[in-house]
Amino acid sequence: METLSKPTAVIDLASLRHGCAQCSLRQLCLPAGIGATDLQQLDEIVKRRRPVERGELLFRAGDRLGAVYVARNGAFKTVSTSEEGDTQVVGFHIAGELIGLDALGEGVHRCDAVALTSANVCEVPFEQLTAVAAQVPGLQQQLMRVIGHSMSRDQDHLQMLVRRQANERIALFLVGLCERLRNIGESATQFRLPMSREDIAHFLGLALETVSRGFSRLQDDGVIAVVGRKVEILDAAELQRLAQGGELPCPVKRGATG
Amino acid sequence: METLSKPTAVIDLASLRHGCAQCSLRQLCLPAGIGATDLQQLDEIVKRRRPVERGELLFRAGDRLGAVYVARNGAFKTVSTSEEGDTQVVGFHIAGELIGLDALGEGVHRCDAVALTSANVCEVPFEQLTAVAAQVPGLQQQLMRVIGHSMSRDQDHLQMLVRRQANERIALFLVGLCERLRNIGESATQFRLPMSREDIAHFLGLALETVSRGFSRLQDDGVIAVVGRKVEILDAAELQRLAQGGELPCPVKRGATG
DNA sequence: CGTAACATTGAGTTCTCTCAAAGGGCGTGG
DNA sequence: CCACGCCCTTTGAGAGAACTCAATGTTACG
Repeated sequence: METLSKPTAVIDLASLRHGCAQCSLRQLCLPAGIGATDLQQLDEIVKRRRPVERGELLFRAGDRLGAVYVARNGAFKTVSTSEEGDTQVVGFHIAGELIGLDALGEGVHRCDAVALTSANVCEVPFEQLTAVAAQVPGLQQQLMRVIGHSMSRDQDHLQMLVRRQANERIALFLVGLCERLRNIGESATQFRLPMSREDIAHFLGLALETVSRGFSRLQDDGVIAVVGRKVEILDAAELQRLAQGGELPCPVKRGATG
Repeated sequence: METLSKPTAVIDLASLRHGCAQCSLRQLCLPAGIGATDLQQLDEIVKRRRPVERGELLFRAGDRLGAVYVARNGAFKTVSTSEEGDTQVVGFHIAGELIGLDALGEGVHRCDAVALTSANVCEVPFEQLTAVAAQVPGLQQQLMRVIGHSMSRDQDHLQMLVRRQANERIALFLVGLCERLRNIGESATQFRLPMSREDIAHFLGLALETVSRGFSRLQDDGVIAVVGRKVEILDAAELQRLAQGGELPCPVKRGATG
């Protein structure tokens, strides 16, 4: 096929022309519940398809809030480093999720946003976003909802960390990730983790060895299959049960007396 | 003085007539940075001086978001109870602090708001607040800022819980509380805790006994003086140091060889 | 195919939790 | 004003979970 480059160009052109209205993520993103005419106002301020390389930073702690970002694909982490130097992963962000609301308070970012994979983002200048939101009640409402969801996610994160044991946190982490993958239409039973064990550890407030042991334990119990970052969920119901504090009474000897 | 009741009545009347413009908390609250004319619009929707008794709930988890509240005095806690029944104190709220933003996501509260002492609150119907905010850019901005601060506080809370040992969390808790007391012009060196050891434990993700031991240890080390809920800060610098991970190398025998 | 980063596994230690009981503060009622 | 009782708080002892340090195994990428 000599014309291979032609269709590709057409697709690119199409996707460039396509705005929020055609985006597969629109139900999860700012446009949700906004009429066609209003949507155009939003469309005009969104800078689409900025490519980001693995390891690249969207912003760092201390930067002024210029824009918020929506991951179109790929994955990000937001990381906060305390004065004493220990790092806390504040959140992971996959397609359709907003990044940058941490600066809402003082107008200055409190954490770094790092690409875990190569990725593409939409960039939404924040000043313009609030300006448009003031004129479009639907957007105003959706913006509040998105902010609220972000707060809810933080709350869930907190609940996941406090007074839960390591295996419980890890199960919760996996359950949460699966649900989000399902939301964006990706496989929730077989996937590749975009983040390292260390990232997970810093997210869950555990030592990385503890995370590794947790994965191994889940594998030994037949709940998941793990090879490095490749994960397969074998028993979602059991995983769910473990996430809610359920425990295997004792380590069952697999293949022994039964 | 026979006329004792008269001045009291005058004061009450005055404080009833006084709106946000005269409120001692206005710099911490929604009116911050809003002009006099715009302020009146906000003033008109705020229901002032609703008294609340100790133990009373402003709202419970599951309630629709009707209004947000600002504590005028007294103290509140917000508590989230998981399906498994264990409770997490999401936050403590003293004068000038907003309560109720937890419902921003789905429009339904995620936690109970309980008065820890008798208190007074301003009630701000949320629909009307956003409506006014859409017309008053200053208020819009301030609302965002307040929401952002709320998120920042949650972040700080998370940082306080993760990978920090018990004594560090307790020191951080005290440092944070002192700062907030200072903000509202109350003594930050001598005060009465509005919450029980159990509340603190549920806030810090510790067992209540561990909290009690932590207070005792701080007292033994001469950093604070504690009698029940009465606390006096004796060595603020040392408290600050402990909050940042500093440790007394070994338990010094006080009064011994020196 | 080699290398460097990442992940797993093991052993010993420390911190916090749990269970249990005794010691005050505070409000109520006499 | 004092005494009583309840609840909150403090303190002790033992157990368990996760951390740290250390070494080995594996994956992914050039």
